[in-house]
Amino acid sequence: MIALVDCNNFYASCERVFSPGLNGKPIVVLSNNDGCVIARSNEAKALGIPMGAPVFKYKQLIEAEKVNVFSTNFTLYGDLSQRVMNILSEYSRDIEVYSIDEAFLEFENGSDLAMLEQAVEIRRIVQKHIGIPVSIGVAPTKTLAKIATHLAKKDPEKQGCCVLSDKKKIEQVLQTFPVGEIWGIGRRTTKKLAMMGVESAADLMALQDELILRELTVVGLRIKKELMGEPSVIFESTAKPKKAICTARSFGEMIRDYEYLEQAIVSHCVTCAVKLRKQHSFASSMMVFVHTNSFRKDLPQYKRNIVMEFPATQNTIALVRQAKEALRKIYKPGYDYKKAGVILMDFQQQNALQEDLFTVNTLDDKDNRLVEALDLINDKYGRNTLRIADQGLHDKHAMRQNQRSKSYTTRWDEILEVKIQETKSKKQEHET
DNA sequence: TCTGGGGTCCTAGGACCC
DNA sequence: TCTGGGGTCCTAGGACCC
Repeated sequence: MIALVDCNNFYASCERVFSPGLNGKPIVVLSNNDGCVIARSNEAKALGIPMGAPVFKYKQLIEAEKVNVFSTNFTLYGDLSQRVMNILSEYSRDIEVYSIDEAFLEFENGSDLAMLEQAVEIRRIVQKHIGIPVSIGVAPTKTLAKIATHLAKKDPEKQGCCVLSDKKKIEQVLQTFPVGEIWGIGRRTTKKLAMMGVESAADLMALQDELILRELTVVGLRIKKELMGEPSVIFESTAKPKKAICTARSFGEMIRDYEYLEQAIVSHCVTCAVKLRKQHSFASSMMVFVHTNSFRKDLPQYKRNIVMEFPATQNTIALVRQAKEALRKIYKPGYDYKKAGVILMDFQQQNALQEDLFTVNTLDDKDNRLVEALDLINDKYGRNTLRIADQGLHDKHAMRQNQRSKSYTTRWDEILEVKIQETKSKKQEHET
């Protein structure tokens, strides 16, 4: 059996861990640049704030209802996520961390009651030790576990846990389960299926295999099998190295200057290179892209990307050289740029590296040692402690993040700041 | 005025090989 | 007018996920 553990309203819940006064109050967490709503507490959902809503469109509602607003704090969420995953791995011999707030666990097959008790226990421990509420669904396949979790969350009687193992019970649930809520069926496919008269999961299962194959490809067929209790989406406990690594950001303010645009591109490239080395890969191509703000119909638009190819490397210096050349080729003066990014592609793993027959390695050992030292220093003292000069020092391309909470668990300087504040307010309390 | 970021998988069609 | 059969590899674009 497979259990899916899903953290409820994860980012909002993370913010609550360190501000318990916010329990029961509406919270939203914003995307980078404080642009869109990307997480909502139940109270915020109840107010009708949709997922992905541009925040300026809901400003009035947010103020009127005193919604607590946070900028993203991925350092905090990432750290809490790891703590949750650590606990989960104690309850299963195999765990697949599926996303920052979800994990699949291999579960001993037992009676429904035994499995439910196990789920309830996990939920209790995560709540107690980390302070994050989770929902847990247990079923024979991943897709069914997703549905079980869905039920666990929606049905208040279930108290956050739901076991879906009995064939009859599964059938009954699928009769009314909307096809668009199934894992892997998105907006487009839902629309397509609706035109074919398919509305529930059961409707989908009733379709002939050949028809599904033709209309929804093998992806659709896999979903049907999963719904029938036949595992078709494999369980992957070890994370595979990524096939592409991307770093891209919108700017807090639009950028016109080549210099600042270049600093942004170089910074993104440096970030990509760090991620690349973390997974022991070498990249042999890179896409660099820039574009203007497509929402501003009143301004002239420009959008371009370029792909560079080079002998496989993981060295920041070599990659930055490519990124700068790429930008030189696509930059056009006179536009207000809103977003820029770098994508590394075509990876080889360290142990299977192909040498290039015709290019002499232009990087000497010195450059490699330099990058090694760079990693060591930044690992120890925090990212960007030591940077490439081309990244610049001004962070002109920085994001807007006006309401970010402290990184309570990872940044010693911010932890200290919180402690000082606490002591101060206690002292004041004492004096009054 | 203000609109996120980072990934994966699949298919069709073109280009090429013998 | 007629013009084979059987493959592989690559890429762009679509759809999806969190």
